[in-house]
Amino acid sequence: MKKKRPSLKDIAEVLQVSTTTVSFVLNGKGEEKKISKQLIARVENYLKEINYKPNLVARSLRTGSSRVIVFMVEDISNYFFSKIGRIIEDIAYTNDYRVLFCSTENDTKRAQDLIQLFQERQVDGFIIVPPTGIETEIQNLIENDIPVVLFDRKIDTLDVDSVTLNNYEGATQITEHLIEEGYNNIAFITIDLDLIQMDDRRKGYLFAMEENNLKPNILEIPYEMANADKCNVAISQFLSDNPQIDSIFFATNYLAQNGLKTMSRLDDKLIKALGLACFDDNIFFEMYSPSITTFAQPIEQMGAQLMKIMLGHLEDKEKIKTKKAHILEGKLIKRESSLRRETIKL
Amino acid sequence: MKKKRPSLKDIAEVLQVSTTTVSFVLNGKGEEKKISKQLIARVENYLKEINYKPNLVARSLRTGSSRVIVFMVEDISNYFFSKIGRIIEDIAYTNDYRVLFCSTENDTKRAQDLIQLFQERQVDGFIIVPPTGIETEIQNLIENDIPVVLFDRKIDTLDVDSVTLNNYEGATQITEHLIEEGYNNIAFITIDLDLIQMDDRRKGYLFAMEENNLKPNILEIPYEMANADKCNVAISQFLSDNPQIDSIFFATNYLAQNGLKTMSRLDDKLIKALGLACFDDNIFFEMYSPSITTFAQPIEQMGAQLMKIMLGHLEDKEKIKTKKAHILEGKLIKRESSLRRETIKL
DNA sequence: TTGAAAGCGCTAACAA
DNA sequence: TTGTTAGCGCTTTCAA
Repeated sequence: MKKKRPSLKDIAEVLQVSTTTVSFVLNGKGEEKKISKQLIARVENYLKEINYKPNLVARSLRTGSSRVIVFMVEDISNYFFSKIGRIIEDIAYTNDYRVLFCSTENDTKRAQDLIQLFQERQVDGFIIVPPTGIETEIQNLIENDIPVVLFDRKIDTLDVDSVTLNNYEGATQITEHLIEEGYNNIAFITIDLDLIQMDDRRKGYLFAMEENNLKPNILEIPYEMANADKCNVAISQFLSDNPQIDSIFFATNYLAQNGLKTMSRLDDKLIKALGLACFDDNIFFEMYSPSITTFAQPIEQMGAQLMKIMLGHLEDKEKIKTKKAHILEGKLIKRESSLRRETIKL
Repeated sequence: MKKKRPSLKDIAEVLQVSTTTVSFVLNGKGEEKKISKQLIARVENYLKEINYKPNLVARSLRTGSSRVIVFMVEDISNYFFSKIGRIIEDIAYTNDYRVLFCSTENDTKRAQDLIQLFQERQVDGFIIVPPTGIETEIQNLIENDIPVVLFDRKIDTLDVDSVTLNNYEGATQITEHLIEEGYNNIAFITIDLDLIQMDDRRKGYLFAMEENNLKPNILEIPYEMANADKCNVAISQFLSDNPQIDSIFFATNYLAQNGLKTMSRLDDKLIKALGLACFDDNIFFEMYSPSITTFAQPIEQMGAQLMKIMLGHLEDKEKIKTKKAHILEGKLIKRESSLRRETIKL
């Protein structure tokens, strides 16, 4: 039953030519190598006839390249990352590259293992959302001429390109928008990870508050709790400890989601009473009632930018060590949750 | 800068042994092949010392296996699929397999290309959410002894295992639940794809309606429109054409999301006035106000089941042609959206 | 204009 | 108990 797939050699035999000839034709180098038109046609026809598919593993072994790009993120089932993943996947496929997705869960050890693993498989490039402590591995990659592009977070000590959002500006815009709408006790709920983008968002918030002579109020939730029901405790505790708060700025999408859940359980009116906004848009925020104001990342643009850089590196290995920081601008999407409203007694 | 990674041969040279010895030790076959303990130790120490990583591409070429499993779904950025993907990924990694994710977009041609592509890369197994018309390619895979497990939808004409949900039962439960809550003009909004699971859901709905002497009312939305804003038109048209409707059962998660969006735009009160339920749970539905009743698929169980079957096949190629249909049971999650309520005039 | 042959790094049958 | 060696299927240099 198992029909062994024909190899180059088999074809050469049938056609009574050398494997070299077949290989050249296969790779479109027929003309260049001055193989006669008739021969090229004959080989091409036969290849098409038997629907020949070269063994890509063998090719990789020989060429040292696999035409595979790794997209390593925190959690591939996260809306933002999976959307970006889809865009990258599409661009890659049209350029005859494959994309391997994987999740680090912000676990340094796991990320290190994954990088090693993929290096063994000779992947051609890495697009990475770097967890902390991964510098050495990434350094090692570029030393070995394997292109790396950082995404979502940059690491200043490394000579690699990065594509990130202007987090500072976004956070400032959200905060200022809330202030304009009449809120002045704006809380900032974030996670305790030592990540540059989180820090930028915090700074943006602090800047806007300071500029307007308002007193900042920050709740830091441990990362391990961020996705779990446990963060509800922290949030509700915070709310009852700080009754003066009139609005909340959530530093991430999932914090906002958990926050909304918590608040709806605590008190129905809470969500409508507070001004709300968060980072990272999501189909849900548009549908929610009230719809939620967000700062949207330019997903298509980010995916396109990432692949543009990656494909550039892949074609021209000379320019790997460039360290260009591409900082994209997002967009404030004003929705109901942040509109000026009457104060409702809780 | 670029330090070529050492090969088996290099190591054999340094150690003054043969590559065979190194290879056997590397693959833990030292004892089995009766290599002396001292030699094994010496080789192992050196391997560890230089942190040797074998070239997996070469190994694949030689063994014909890549320790890669493909997970091919409709859209990897879909919540349900990406969650399952994460679970599969974890199980695979602990078994020393890698997972390649890709999206077919229900496009037969694209799916065919992808299967070919991965076959060229010698992947070891496929977990596939099959689009229509993919039978031949899958048949071809199993003829070539490459294990395939179907997921979400099964194809009766193929000799492959499948893991699916009891869609019929789920749809019946949802419909009966709505009826119990006092709704009797229940609309069923679905997509026009000729997919077995959609058909089962429809049948479950029809069965429950018939059993209760109620008149069914079905809106079929073209798949191309399902994800776009365009489906809003169809839905709002349907609603105004059928004012007698008191509740809606959405056949999928994304239909419900778009439906909610449409309704909230049409009329604020609509969502609270109608009884609502849908297939596939999602974090949003719990947070939404009102929270949405759903029929949840047992995600962990599905992922585990899929990998159990796949790993079984991978270990024992003899039993590939089994055609076992694993039909898992989901769970009705009753939430606010389907509770009995007063009729609100629209 | 085409072909022979080396070799990418690894595994495993066969020799010794 | 260990080593020699023939490939896996492909690309590419060098030779003809």
